[in-house]
Amino acid sequence: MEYCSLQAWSETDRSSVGRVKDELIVGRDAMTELQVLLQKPTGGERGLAEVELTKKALLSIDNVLSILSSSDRKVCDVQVGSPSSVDQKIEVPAGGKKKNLASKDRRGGYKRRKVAHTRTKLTATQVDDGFAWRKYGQKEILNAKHPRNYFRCTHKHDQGCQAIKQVQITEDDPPMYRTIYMGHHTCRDTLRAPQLVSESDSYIDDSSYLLNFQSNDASPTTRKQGYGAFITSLISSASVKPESDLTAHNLLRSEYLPVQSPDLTSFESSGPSNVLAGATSGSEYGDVISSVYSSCNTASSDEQSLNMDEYFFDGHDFDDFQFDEELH
DNA sequence: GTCATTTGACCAGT
DNA sequence: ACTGGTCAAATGAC
Repeated sequence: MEYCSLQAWSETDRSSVGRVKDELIVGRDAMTELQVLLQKPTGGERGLAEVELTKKALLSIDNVLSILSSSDRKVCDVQVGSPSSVDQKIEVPAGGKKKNLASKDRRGGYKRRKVAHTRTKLTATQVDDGFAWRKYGQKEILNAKHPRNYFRCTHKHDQGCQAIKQVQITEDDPPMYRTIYMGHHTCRDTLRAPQLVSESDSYIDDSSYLLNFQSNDASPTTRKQGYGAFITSLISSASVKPESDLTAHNLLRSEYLPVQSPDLTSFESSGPSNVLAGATSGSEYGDVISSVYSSCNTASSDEQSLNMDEYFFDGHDFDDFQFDEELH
């Protein structure tokens, strides 16, 4: 049974934090440039520069997520040793069959994963999200009518994909399915186009970077609206169905960006509330990156959490988002 | 035979 | 001590 020294993990973590910092510096600089650019009059080569800077910032975010995902994977791959209590255990179940747990059964010999990147959604039906899932457990939950079902990515073993999800019926009439996604798909399925969910699906609860664009017309100008409206503008510039729920991460990936620059001019002049929203959107995103960077920079211990969900939106009173509680 | 699901057990975290 | 997340043998479906 393999054990891993704490010292080794600390070194790994430090290395990851350093790379995360580097990437965030790049992203922050790009967004700072973008912010300056947005304050200039439109025209000329501004449009192309906007796209390039946006791509640059997004690439850095992608890289950060990638680093963090691989860090998660390393930790999760370490299944710490089996306890001595099961070493010689032999059980005789009711059926009479003898169950030898002495050498094969290593149930429970695992390290519970630190949850990062949780996204929750409520749907009327069990949605096919396009990924291959394999059920690995079911649990009766206290004070809940229905059991919770546990799924992992089918490619956990062949590709080391660490994505998991939990599905539970939370209401009976009408039945509502609460699905909590944890971790990112690192399997090849990740490369497929994101599934556009049916319009009949109601996203009541979003978290992390899962966005609901349907309520983007809120009247007061808020930070939330600035960010959401900015993204909506990008969507309308790209050929992506605007009502669809997409992750901001996916949305902002370069493949969804338009070949032509998003028309921020028309976006900014589309209404009083959007003027401010458009004007602040660039710096908004830059602030987020700066926030992550400064958090990394002030990390005082190796246990510093790098939960990007928290960093991205924690403290932002977004009406469109409902964030997950930290899972225990 | 292969792969997915079911289910009881184990144990980490609180 | 209790809850809930994960494991893996048993079982089922194809």
